Amino acid sequence: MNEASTARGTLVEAEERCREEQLIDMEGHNLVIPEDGYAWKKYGQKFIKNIGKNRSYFKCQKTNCRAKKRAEWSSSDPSNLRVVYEGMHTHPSSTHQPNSSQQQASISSANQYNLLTQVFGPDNPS
DNA sequence: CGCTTTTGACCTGCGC
DNA sequence: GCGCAGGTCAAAAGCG
Repeated sequence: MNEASTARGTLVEAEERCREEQLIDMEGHNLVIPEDGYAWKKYGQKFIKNIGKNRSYFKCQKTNCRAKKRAEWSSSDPSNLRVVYEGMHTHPSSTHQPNSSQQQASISSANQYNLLTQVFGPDNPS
């Protein structure tokens, strides 16, 4: 079954692979987006009235990579950053880390994001 | 000179 | 049928 086809189909569907991460800037002043080791190109930014937050749209630079990333943060609290990964990378990370446990790092981030999600909440606590 | 980022406009989909 | 929201693409400007 066509792993390529499956991967591609899944890629198109994409959303099932959605991932969320939250990064709190230590300085609480600048908006910092977690480096995945991939090259992202910002292709748009819009204010989502529905959630009252800003949303930035990133696309993978790789032609073979149709992965997309969207980052949203509160207009009043840029520290609350929410990154959603859409699609899969068909190409290895350019900037691999010295640690071979990159996946573990992701898990750690996921764990942290989970905790933060509870604290900050996917929505604005208002 | 090349690449990246930012802003605006346009298009599509859904809801009323 | 019209309006609103969200999403994407294109062009231009700035920086490295």
